[in-house]
Amino acid sequence: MSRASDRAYSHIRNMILSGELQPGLQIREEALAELCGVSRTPVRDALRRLEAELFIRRNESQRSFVADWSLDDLEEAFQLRAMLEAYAAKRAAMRISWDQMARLRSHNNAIKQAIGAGKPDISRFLDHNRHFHAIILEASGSERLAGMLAQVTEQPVVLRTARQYDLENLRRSHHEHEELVMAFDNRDGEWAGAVMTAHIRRAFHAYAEAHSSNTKTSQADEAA
Amino acid sequence: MSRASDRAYSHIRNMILSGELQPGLQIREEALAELCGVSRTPVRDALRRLEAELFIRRNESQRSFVADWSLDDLEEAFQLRAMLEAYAAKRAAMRISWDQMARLRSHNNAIKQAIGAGKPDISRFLDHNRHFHAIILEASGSERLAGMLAQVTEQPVVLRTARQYDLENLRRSHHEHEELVMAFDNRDGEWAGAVMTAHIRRAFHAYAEAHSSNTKTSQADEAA
DNA sequence: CTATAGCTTATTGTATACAAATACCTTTCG
DNA sequence: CGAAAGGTATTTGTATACAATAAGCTATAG
Repeated sequence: MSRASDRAYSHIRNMILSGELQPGLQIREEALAELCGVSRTPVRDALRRLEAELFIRRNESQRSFVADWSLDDLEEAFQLRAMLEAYAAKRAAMRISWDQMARLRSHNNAIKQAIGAGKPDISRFLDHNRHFHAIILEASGSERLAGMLAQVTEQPVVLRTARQYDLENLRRSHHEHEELVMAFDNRDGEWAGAVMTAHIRRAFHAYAEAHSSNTKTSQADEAA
Repeated sequence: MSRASDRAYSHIRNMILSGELQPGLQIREEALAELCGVSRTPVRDALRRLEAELFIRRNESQRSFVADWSLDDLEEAFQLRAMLEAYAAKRAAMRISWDQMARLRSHNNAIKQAIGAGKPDISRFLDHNRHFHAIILEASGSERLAGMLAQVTEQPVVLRTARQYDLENLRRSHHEHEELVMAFDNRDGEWAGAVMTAHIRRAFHAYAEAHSSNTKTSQADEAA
């Protein structure tokens, strides 16, 4: 992470995630280059990656804009994520190692602690949650699958989702993780896949509900 | 397609598809730049794209190599493709327009002609087949899905698959396409999805069988 | 007042020179 | 003879200047 293009990548990504660069905003390579303290060359590199990850969109004349997702887009992303992650769980059930199982349990324990002691520690929850899912992906042993999932999980909105969870939803997450571990213990891919599908679908509806009052969709001034 | 980076992209892609650049071969930016008649800058751009599409892999020290797929990799790609394309078909069944239906029928008619008159015209088959699937993808109305599918369908081996088909398999393809059209006519997403899954799985097994005896790979000179 | 043609400015694309990193080869020491 | 250290060559990364393209503005004609 020391190459200039990597620094530019993280920097821009963080600015998008933090809302510093708002959805729909046009971004110019030179401006970003100054913000990141590098030249345009590594910035262009970073933009290409962020474009592939759908953080950024380009119009027909190659101008770049911060991506802007509608609720429909979001549901679609969750749907794809559910499908892919269920498939990963199914594969993982047949391949997961003892070591990976141990790490899975350990992260889910940490999750339990994060939501158990008084006020839930969301950052900690998110962190261990991310690891939990990463291990399943690792156990599925498919690089392609990993790459695709990154496309639908690393979206700004998706990353913000868990912050919307109430305590009840956090507990459910924990329990679903426990059930996943059970399914893996039994090497039952169908079970694991089904639990995972439910897990992701619930996450989407938790998000949608938290936003039912706040339905406002942002403006897309960009030409298709 | 007139920008230098686009030309470099097509050129390199074609060289990989044709076998001119063999799997596992290390490729150097400057050499490619000379081959394409452009500077390294657009070549680097093209390499990034080809890397995202898994045509090219990079080792830990950023050297690039032509990707090399095992049979397991290939089956995994087909599995993912079956899942994603079935999902696309399911969505398409609910959204496809009259115009898109007409184009679907027209392409499938062309396919019929390509395999009907004496010696099958494989290039023509491939061309209309590609359009047929593209229309379904278009009708599914999901850009994300389209991007993901490109990752698993545009692989060198996948693109070569149809060349392995015997006449029997080409006919089956045509009939499966007919059944897809029927499913769309009835707006039956489950039906469409199931037919599509079978369609892709059969394609994989046709490929695998053709290679059980004859492991030699043929070259496809198909343009982007 | 509107629309359009032409000019001006803003933005991205490309080439090239140089810097940094890494692989490879050679030499030397155990 | 083998291994490790050093230096050299190869390859990729970055900065910068310039070219090409697209957007925006202004003036002019209808």
